[in-house]
This record gives sequence, structure tokens and C-alpha cells, in this order.
Amino acid sequence: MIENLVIVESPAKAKTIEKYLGKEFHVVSSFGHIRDLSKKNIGIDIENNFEPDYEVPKEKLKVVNELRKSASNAKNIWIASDEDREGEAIAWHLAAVLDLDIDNTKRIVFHEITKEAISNAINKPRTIDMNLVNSQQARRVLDRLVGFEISPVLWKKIQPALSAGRVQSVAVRLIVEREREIISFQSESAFRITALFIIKNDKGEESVIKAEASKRFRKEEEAKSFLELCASSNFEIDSVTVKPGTRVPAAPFTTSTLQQEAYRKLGFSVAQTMAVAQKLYEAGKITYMRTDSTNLSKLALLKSKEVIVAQYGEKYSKTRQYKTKSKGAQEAHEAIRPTYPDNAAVTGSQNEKKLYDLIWKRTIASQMADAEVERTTIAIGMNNSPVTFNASGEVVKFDGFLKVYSESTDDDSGESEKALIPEVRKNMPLTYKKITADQRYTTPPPRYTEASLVKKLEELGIGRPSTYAPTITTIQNRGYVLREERPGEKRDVRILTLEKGVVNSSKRSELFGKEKAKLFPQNIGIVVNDFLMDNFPEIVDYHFTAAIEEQFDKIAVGKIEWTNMLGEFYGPFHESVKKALEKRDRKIGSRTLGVDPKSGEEVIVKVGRFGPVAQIGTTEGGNKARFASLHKNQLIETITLEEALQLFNLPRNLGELEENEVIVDTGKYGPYIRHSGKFYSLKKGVDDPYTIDLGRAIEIIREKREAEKQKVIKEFDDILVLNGRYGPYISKDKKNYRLPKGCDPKKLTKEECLDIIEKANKTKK
DNA sequence: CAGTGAGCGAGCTTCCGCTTGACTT
Repeated sequence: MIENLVIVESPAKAKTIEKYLGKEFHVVSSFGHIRDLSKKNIGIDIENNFEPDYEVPKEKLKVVNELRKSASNAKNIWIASDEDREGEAIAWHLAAVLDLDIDNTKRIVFHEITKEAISNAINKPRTIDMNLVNSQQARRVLDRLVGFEISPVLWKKIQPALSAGRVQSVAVRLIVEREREIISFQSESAFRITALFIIKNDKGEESVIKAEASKRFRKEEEAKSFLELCASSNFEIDSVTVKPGTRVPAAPFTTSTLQQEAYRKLGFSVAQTMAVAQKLYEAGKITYMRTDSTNLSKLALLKSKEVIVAQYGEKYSKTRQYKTKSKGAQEAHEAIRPTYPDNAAVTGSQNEKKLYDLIWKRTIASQMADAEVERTTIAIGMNNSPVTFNASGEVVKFDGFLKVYSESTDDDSGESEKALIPEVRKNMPLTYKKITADQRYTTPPPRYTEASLVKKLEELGIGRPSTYAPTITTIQNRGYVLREERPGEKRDVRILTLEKGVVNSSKRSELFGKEKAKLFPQNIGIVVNDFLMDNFPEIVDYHFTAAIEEQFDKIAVGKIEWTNMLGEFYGPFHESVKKALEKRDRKIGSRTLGVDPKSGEEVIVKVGRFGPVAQIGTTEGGNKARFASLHKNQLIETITLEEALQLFNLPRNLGELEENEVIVDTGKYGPYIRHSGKFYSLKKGVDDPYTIDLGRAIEIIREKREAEKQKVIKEFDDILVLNGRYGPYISKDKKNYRLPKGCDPKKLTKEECLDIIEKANKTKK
């Protein structure tokens, strides 16, 4: 018999708590939720006032059985799930599954994991808060209704296995709408004027000032006349202002800000950040990594202060507590911080070390003094023009928290260099060394990265720390969006320079539109989004979650009844589902491009069974239509008639080589040449399947044959020693074997090969 | 490795939020 059984959500938490509680207490974990709505019949008896049908899922049976065993052996049971809506529901489900009396079940919460906090909690148990539980039930049931009633509409109207939901559909909408802004963006250019001035101080020492003109010029001629004006102008200092300022450290990490910074500073994907953080948490090195709170425990504040004072001195320390800003935050946990702030570094993998370092610095910096800066702005006037040249510089007078850490930003323009401004006074004269007018293009709004999408969702109050990473995975798995790179395109920009009274013009080529790890909407994502916007505008509204969260809050304080709230939502919602199903909207998401000049038939593009496709003619009335798949990166929305028609020009027969046809076509893995049963890939960015000729095709075939010849180093019956991408290896029965270090492949014998194969097979077992 | 788009019909897909492994490459 155990005296006291404490149930928490996380096994790592169970382990640490058990240390504080001593022998009288046995601490176990539920591993999160233990019951969920059944998948049969939507899991809700809608007619019967939304009665939920809960069941223990198969993969939870083992945990639940162990909990039952422990519970039946315990005198007292304490349920210590997290102090938020979901935690309260977990407590209630536990009580139900373990046959506990709801009114007498001891419910406790830990605000921080210290001996004092834990014994305080044990001394003041409460009972389960059914209002809070009901607000969770409302949340759960509503999400199921939305997801399981809309998704089947998509299967019927668009494609099987698609999905829609309160969170994922808004995430997709954000990406689709951003893409449309980019598509419709009209880039404009103007000439930006920058100057290098020389100024002499009283001692005759020269220094350089970099400044930008207050005006930009749309036309090259205008920029040129301005430079000519500069050539004959007298410049002097118009004004000097020196302003003191402060910079304050960023709040400690939440899940969302950790994902953003780990992406910006370390290049981690959102999922990668969470996996590395999980490792650190399980090793007891950081606090819980799924949190929306910026709060630090008293102990953490104290320990951080000790570290700062010891390492940097008293004046670098400033204890502060941060208010959580994000909408709908439930603050069941602390901010993400080092468990022991006096450990500035940890052992582990490279990524664990890097992420820990980031968390340590952010936490410590958050408890450090403001940085003090001095910002100098000067204006340089011209005697023959109202235009001024402005320069600004910043000097850090006291570094404060900047000694340890400064937050990065999302804009990657990299033009925030803070120059040092020499000491100058009003009316001092300057001479120009060089003045440049360069053509600058305006840029469209940036595409989302995984991390900036998380930031946006958090701002809208959509999704929770535990779901940001899975949501991003889901919308990619459904094919709605794809994380991609784009090489960018080149364009010419004009440059005018004024030096020694002479204006010269030149041009330079710049790259624009280069993208790395950005989220691009795919055709199916756009079609689904438009369908949802047409039929379920209230669900994909950016304020929908915030609005229903208000209702959940009212349920949580007992102001309204949860099933009434669901009833009010479901009535109109279900009507829109019915209407969407009844609508006779053929060809959802298809676009008519025009008429094929050869056949006179209509050309359309749509999402077909196997993806986006162009179609000439119709299949109606037994007609045969012709089909051609769209290329990757071609959008139904933007493809032109010419581009679509070109898709039908493949496959092409280029002629003959060695009495066999040479065919060029494009397949699953891009464009290729087919010749006597063999395939040869075209070179990316070099060869175009629509224009390639026989000569070049033969060249590609010969090249590959040559490479194949060099591939075989040795041959013993069915054993081959081959040259691969990663160096020489042995191949037998379609299995590959690595060569031992320092082994010369040219001197291998058959016996040695067999020996290597045998050894490799042994170690595998 | 290297497309496909006839038609019928059975059976399946799907949500969000709380937790970790048990799998394979």
C-alpha cells in the first residue's frame, strides 16, 4: 500500500517532484490526455445535447492500466495536472477513469517546482473545477465538429483525404493571401542618393561621414541633374542632435519566441527546435518547453541575479518580471529557462549545446540592466537645393544586457549598421568625396517562414504551444504548402556616381526574389482555401478563435452553459455544411485559359486526381480530352495559355541514335531523355526539354555512359566494387557495403570482399 | 525510378491539444 499517489502530466516532471516529496509519496504520470472523443459517429451525440462519447485510445491502455493499479493501492490520490483548461480536463478524465469521487478528489497545482511550493500545494488541495472542465469540453467538441463536418465536404467536392480545421485552415489562408499579395505586387524603382563627405576638425584631422539624401528620384535624368547640382554645391552642417536612449532586453523565451530565435540565430526548423528542447528538458537542463508564459520563478530570479553579479558586477543586474502579452495565454508553466542558471553550458550534442546557450543567454539577459546609448543625428545642407543629407550613428555608453545577448529581427535587409559619427558643430563645412545614385526596387511583403508563421498565429491567438510544430507539419503533409527554396532572378540596376565634379553612369546586376526555407502555397492549398472562404467564411475568419475563446472564458467562470454555447454555434454552422454539399458547383478551382488555336477547343487548368493538370477539350459526351500535368511551381492562378499549351509539346522525338529513338519527356523526377530502355536526366538550369536538340541529347547520353564505365572499379561474378557519390563501395545482391578505412579499392580481392560483406552482415544482427 | 485522367463501388481519409516513445532510414 502506498500512502500518497500524485499524478502529473509529464514523466520528467514526475521524476523531479518525487525527489522533493520523500518516501511517503509515489509520483506517476498520465503522459498527457488519457481519453478522447471516439472516432465513430463523430464521437458526439449531437441530438442529445452534444453528449460526448469518450474512450481510452488503444495506445493509452497501457498507461491507464498502470494508473489504475497504482490508484487501487494508494490511500490518498492527488491529481497535479497543469493549471489550465486542458489540465483541468485531464484531472476530470483521470477521476472518471480511476473511479474517484469528483467532489472529493484532491486537485493540486504546482506553480514552481521547489520543496516549498510543492508542500504548500499539498497542504491546500481543492476539488476539480467543473466550469473549467466544461470550457475544455466545449473547445474539444467544437474542434471536432468543425474538423469532422468540413473535411468530408472537401473529400466529396475536391479530393479525398483532405482536411480542414479551426487552426490549420487559417494557417493555410495566411500563406495563400500572402502569396496573392506577392503576385499582385508592382515593383517600383527610385534612385537613392548616398554620399561620403570629408570633414576637418579644428586640428585639421579629416574624418568621413556617410549620409543619405532626404529625397529619392524616380527618373535617372532627375538623379543625374541632382548630382550635377551637388557638384557645384557648398555643403555644411545644418544641425546636430544628440539624444540619449535606452534599449531593454527581450522577455524570457516562450515556445513561440524560442522557435523564432532558434530559426533566426541557429537556422533550426520549428520541429527541430522542439526535438532538441525536449532532450534538454528530459535531461533536467531546462524547464518545460511548451509554454506561453514569460514568467520566471522566484528561485530563477534569485539564481540569475547571483550569476550576473558574480560574473559582471552589481550594476549589470536588474531583476524584472515580464507580463505575458500573447492572446489567450493560459500560463500553466514558467518561461523556458535553464533549470540551473549557474550552468552557463551543458554537455550533449552540438545542437543541444547551441540551443541551451541561446536559452541561457536570453534568460540571463532578461535580468540585466538596460543598455544606454547615445544617438547622434546630423543634417547636412546644400546652398543650392532644399534637399538635405542625413546621417545617424549610435554609440553604446553602457552595454548592460547587450554584453550577453541581443534579439534578432525577421527583416533580412541587413542595412542597420550603426556608423560612428565624428564630433561636429553646426555650420562646419564639408566636401564630398563621392556621391552615388543607385536604383533601388521596392520589395513585396516577405513569404512566411515556419517561425514567422508561428509568430503570426500566436498574435492571432490561434493554436497553442503544443500544436505550433504539429500544425506546420500537417499543412505540409496535406500538400497545402511546401517549404521551398527559389534561386531568384537577375535584373540590371543603374548607378550614377559623382566624383571630382564628373558624373559617370554604369550598371550592375543584382539578384532578387531569392528565397530560402519559405512556405509556398500549392495549387491544392489555394483551391481548398478558396472553397473554405466561399462556404465557411466564419470559420476561416482571423478573429474566429478569439471570439469563441471569449465564450470559453465565460463558460469557465460559470456565466454561460457549455452545451448552450455549442448549440448556438452548431445551428448556423451545420446549415452552411448542408448548403455547401447541396451546391451544384462543377469544376471547383478550375480556370479557363482560352482556346487552343490548333483544335479550337477550350483549355482549362484544374486540380485533377493526380495533381494540377491542363486539359484541352472536354470529356463530356464521350469526347476524348487531352491532359498534361503542370510543372512544379506553376500555379493554376497565374499560368498563361501559352505556358499551358507548351505542356502538350512533350514527349518529343528528337531522332535516332544507334538505330533507336531518342525521346525527351518530363516525369516525376523532372525532365529526362529515354533511349533504348535507359533514362538520362537533363541538367537542371542548363537543358530545357522543349528546346533541346539531338546533338545535345547524344552528348548527355555519352557523358553518362562514360561515368558508368568509371563507376566499376572491380568485378568478381556478382560482387561489384563501385565508385559512388560517397566514394568507393561494394555491391552484392542489391545491398551496399562500406569499405574499411585505409583500404585501397583497386587492390581488393574477391576473398577480401566476401570478408567485408560477412562482417557487415554480422554487426547488423 | 521515369504517369496517370473509363466507370462502379466498398472502405477509408478528417479535427485540436495534452504527453512521449517505438518504429525505420
